[in-house]
Amino acid sequence: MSDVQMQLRVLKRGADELLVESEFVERLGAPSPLRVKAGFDPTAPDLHLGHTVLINKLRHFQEMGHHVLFLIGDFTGMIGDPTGKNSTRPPLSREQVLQNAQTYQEQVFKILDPDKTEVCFNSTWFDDIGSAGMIRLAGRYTVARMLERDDFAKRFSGNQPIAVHEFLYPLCQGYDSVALRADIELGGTDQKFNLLVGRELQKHYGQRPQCIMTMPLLEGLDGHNKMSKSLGNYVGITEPPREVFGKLMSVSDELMWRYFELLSFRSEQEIEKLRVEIAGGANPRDAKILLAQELVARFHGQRAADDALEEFRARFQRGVLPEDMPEITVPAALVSQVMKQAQLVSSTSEAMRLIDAGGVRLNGEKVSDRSLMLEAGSTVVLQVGKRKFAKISLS
RNA sequence: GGAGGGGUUCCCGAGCGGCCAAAGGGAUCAGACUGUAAAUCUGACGGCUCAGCCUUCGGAGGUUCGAAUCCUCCCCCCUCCA
Repeated sequence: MSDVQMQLRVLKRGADELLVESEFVERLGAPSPLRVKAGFDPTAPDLHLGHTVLINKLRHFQEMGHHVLFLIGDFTGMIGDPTGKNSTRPPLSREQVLQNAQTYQEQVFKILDPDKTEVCFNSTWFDDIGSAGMIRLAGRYTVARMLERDDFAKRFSGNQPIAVHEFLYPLCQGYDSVALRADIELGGTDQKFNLLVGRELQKHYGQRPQCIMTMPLLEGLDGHNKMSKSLGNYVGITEPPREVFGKLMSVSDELMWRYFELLSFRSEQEIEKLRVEIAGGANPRDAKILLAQELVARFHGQRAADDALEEFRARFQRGVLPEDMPEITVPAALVSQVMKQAQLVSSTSEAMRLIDAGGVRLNGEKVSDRSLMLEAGSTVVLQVGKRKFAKISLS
């Protein structure tokens, strides 16, 4: 296999779409490294595994020797990507943007090679463009073409409002490609339209149009909706190792393969081998452990990964209580109130319901009496459900 | 500018004077079964000093023994016409 073919194969793994492949192959064959662009919001730099699908892909590019342009959309962030929600974002201050950018880098460089990454801000060119410049930019594209965008089309035909400024977002994002002279831009599948606008604008500005690669949106832990913080079905990359491990172990077998494909750095051959083993009767749980370990190690190091596995085995396979449960001291009171004090539940009503449902254990014994009083002076271990524990000293 | 429709508990959505802490579904949580998987089944799902009490149905007033349900004003969203 030629070098270009090999690169292509690795780079295309997991990708939803690559346009235009022939152009891309041509560029791969050129001696200079590709300028690989990816844009990010300047808000909430709290990354979860869903975001890392794209970042992993950027890493693949780096491994092939290409140059990554990590673009922070501090200017476009003021517009807000049209998502159908009509809330206009409050503009971020300069300090906030820089702060967020900093946090981004800390997280992203667990995956990317800082030496092959160039961090850019699109305010660099947009701050000086002026109203006239913006209008000129707007003149490069037509309303009809804008309306090709899926969600614009839907809203337009469904008589839903589209604010004029929403048209500016794709234009600005496209212009970023011009400013950066991107060879290829990566984005989620929902970004396809915006990425294509970049191609058009580059042509207008006499550049060779960028190729585009879209990455699928990662399903969240529920296996249906896309992973997002607001849906609560995410795994944050800064979460504690055991938490990450536990969440990944609770994923369905089907979803596990999806995660292998999009999140693991194991080769396609290795993954295929696992599939064959499981088809032959091996326990899918063990493959899941490999995945969970790999990801914990990526964000927290190998030691944390080993520790998380050991903890998992002890707790769920041998029924041992966790070692590092939160320890707190609260005044002696009814169990339900102690549970609330210890933040094991959000209300005493909930505590009582859980007691009735048999989901509460005191020193390993099921609690069945709502009005059980915990006496001062003792130390007890309270467990709520399978995962929540606390060691409590009564004062 | 004119006409009309609508805002209900996390989400969708019923209710249209008392039987409403408010149907049904989804999500979630707990229990059973398991591989902390899925599927399935069971239960819970506003708060509290918990067999009782308190606060909720866009906001503020009002009518009534009693209001999510009726009236007035206000705020917000949507549709159609211009």
